[in-house]
Amino acid sequence: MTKEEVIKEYRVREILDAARRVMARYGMQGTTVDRVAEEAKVAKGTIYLYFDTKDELVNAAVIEGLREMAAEVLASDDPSKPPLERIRRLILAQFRIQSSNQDFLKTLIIGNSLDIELESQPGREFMRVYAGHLDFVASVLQDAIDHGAIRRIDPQFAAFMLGEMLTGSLRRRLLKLASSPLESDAEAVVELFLKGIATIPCD
Amino acid sequence: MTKEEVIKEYRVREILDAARRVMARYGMQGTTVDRVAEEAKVAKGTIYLYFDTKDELVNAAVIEGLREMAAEVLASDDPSKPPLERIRRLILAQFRIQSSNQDFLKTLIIGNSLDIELESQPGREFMRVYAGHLDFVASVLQDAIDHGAIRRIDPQFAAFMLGEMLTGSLRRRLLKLASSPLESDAEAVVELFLKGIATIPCD
DNA sequence: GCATAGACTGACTGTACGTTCATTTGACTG
DNA sequence: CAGTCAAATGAACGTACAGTCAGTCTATGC
Repeated sequence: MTKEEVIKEYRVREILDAARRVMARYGMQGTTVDRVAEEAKVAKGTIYLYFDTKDELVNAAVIEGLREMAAEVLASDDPSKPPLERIRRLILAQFRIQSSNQDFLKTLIIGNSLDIELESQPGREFMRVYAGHLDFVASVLQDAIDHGAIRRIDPQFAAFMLGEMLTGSLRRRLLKLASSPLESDAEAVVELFLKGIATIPCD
Repeated sequence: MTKEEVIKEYRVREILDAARRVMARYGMQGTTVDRVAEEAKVAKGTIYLYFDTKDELVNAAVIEGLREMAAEVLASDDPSKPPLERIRRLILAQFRIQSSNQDFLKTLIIGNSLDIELESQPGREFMRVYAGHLDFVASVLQDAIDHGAIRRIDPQFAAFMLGEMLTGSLRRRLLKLASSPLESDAEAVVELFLKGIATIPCD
């Protein structure tokens, strides 16, 4: 690798890291080329020596971030462990990696889906609607617990996870990771969720 | 209610519906006041008679959309059914309601987290990283199936849902719906996921 | 049928921000 | 040390878009 290529790679890395820090701090909406340039301690023009457009820069920053995290998960795997232990470690590793990338992930997960600050009038209203819905689902679960129909589990936690599976099913369709109709996932989610929390999960 | 109030409510509803249609079609980024005005067949200025800022408009449109969906879920509930059946119906109802609001939800779930078109160079690259990761997790699950350690389940589906639970845990913290450290969720997810798919889920 | 209020309009303004490019810097060469 | 050239700079430009407001339209009351 020539000297120029080393410098180029160093600059690119520096700019991408800066972009990710800016995204974490200001959210997707608030990420401007000026801010990235300031954070990377280079002039605005310099960024355009390495990236054609702002979009290209932001996309590269996000994809590179995900790539690094995926690589870290892969590196944590030990195929020689017994299968269940391997899955357990896989989950724990992902948790660890996620939490050390919290700020970055935040912009992908909430920050920009709505560009809402949690501590603001609309943010609180949004959360009131959402929390109300979760409370309702949790109350149905609590009712089932009281009837001994499912095992004792934190109903708020379970309600939230159920919601994640439901929106996840839709997301999976939208990402074209599954082409069967949405309805056919319903039974699969029921099965996964219920067998996970039912008192008598054995057939 | 006076005549003026009726007209006002009608206008507000009309504008909010238009905003949601624009959001669905152009994504959060591409939602401009001009487009909403055109879609609602009113002048730009009219929108500012009912909403102080664009942010207020967008927030109202999103929150109203969520509110309507939450109300629909609530209306579908029948507390007289047995608990497990009630949960089952709850899940199915949410699936139904989600799919009839697909376009709207899309902007909240993916469209704008990254403002990426799925069918584009960066979109494909993004998906390649993500799909690669899912393939890896699925292969671990497949391995466990082959060893008879977990029950037969679509490994791609399970891998995706596991990922949803993991990012869900983070999202739950970020939304301030749980304050305990992220790590303490790890065991709960392991439990929910494994007991859901393990061959021998009974203690 | 005229007057008045206020709902509605859309051309206009200000600005934030992505992108460009003429100029400067500084590392390397002979 | 002078000459060369790519890398870097940041002022300037163009555009898209949120927000404004002077003017028009329409309904209601007299």
